[in-house]
Amino acid sequence: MKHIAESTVRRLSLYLRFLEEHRRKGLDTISSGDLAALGGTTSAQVRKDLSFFGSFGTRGLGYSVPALAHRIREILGLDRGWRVMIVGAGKIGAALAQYAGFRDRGFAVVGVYDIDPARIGRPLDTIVVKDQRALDADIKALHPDIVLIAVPTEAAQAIVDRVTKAGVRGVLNFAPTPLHAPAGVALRSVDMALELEILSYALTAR
Amino acid sequence: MKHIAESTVRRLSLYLRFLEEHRRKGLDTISSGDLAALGGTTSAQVRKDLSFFGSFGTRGLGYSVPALAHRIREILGLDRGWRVMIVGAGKIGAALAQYAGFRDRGFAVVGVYDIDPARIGRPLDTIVVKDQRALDADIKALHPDIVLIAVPTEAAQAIVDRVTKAGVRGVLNFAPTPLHAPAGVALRSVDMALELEILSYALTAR
DNA sequence: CTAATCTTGTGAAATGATTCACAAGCGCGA
DNA sequence: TCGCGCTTGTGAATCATTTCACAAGATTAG
Repeated sequence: MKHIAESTVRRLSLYLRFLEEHRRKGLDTISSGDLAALGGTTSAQVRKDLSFFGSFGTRGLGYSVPALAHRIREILGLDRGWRVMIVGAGKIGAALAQYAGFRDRGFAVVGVYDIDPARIGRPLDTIVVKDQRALDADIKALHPDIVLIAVPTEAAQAIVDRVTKAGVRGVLNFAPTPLHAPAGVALRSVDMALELEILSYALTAR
Repeated sequence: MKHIAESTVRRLSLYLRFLEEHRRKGLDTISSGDLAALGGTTSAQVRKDLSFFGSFGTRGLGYSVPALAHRIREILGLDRGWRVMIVGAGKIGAALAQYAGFRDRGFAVVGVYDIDPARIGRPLDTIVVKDQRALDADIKALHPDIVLIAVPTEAAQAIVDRVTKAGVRGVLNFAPTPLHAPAGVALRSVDMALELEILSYALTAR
């Protein structure tokens, strides 16, 4: 398949949420214009995004809400469960482990790890923090699809190296630094301080 | 000034971190190629990014680390302190309130608010959670520059409406839904579930 | 059945971002 | 002072994304 822009994937994710919300309201069809209004984009953008994957709409009518939702779930790979491990059980790691938004969307937390003895054994929601020394063996045993990195900046790259060596192919980094992963590994970063700095620019610029 | 792409601002933020790290190592100059290698981009990209704001380098030599860092801080508006309020003291709000990464980069948390009586009065790091009913008055009194939204999805838009009406011009949303703000307000979202879904796509696609 | 009305799907055009490629400036050593 | 080597700054070219514009398919009302 042709390469799809990240911006398109991001929007598909949003469309899916709008479709679920729409369905909850009992509505059965939706037009590209409706989706565009919800997502702050244009109807042409919505149709173009969808057109990369086929044509699911009915001219004159719009899209079937359940059918389109199902198809987007398929495209994004959300029609299967994903297994997630969290490394680092500090403030952010603990918050992530207990964040219902992940579970709700099909991401199951199968392990939380830390090196600090004070944190090991602590229960977080339904899961207990384990010793980070068990990480490699647990990756082999539980084969998580994605690892969330919530350790201090200095330790982050080492964790990426370690988990990718153990076979993990997806990494989501919360440490405020760019990390590097071998080819074939999908790595993304959520950098909250960076987002604040972009806001700072927006409030300053002119 | 001409409009600057968000991708450029994001990279400037990264360059600044690399410069600070470089300075800690005692190095006094750095070339666009060095910065590019650290940030996973190209030297031409670095020079183009900087060129939007003037020319700070010395041909044949590179950039003065302290001078460039100072200039980028100026560009991003980090040469002044920013006052931040957090609305929502659940798992995520509490983690944000205690996140040292903000403080370190010049963002001071001046208030944390919640509606749940069980949370009000709870100390988080150096600050105590206050009753959300005090929010409007406190905005008037403490004039925060930026509000972080860490409330449940359903409540998020109402908070945006409320704080922008009270005069706040910067909002960083952590609820997993797009929010809308009046013109003149800078609003960004950090959507962790969305990032996981983009990873899901990357691990699925083809 | 026909006409009027919607809305999709998609090439083509426009806009935006990145990469290329190179002239020109500067430091350093001889 | 001169020449060499290095690195910047920047138009031009390329590549990517968004927007435009419209033919064509589908529904509904009469």
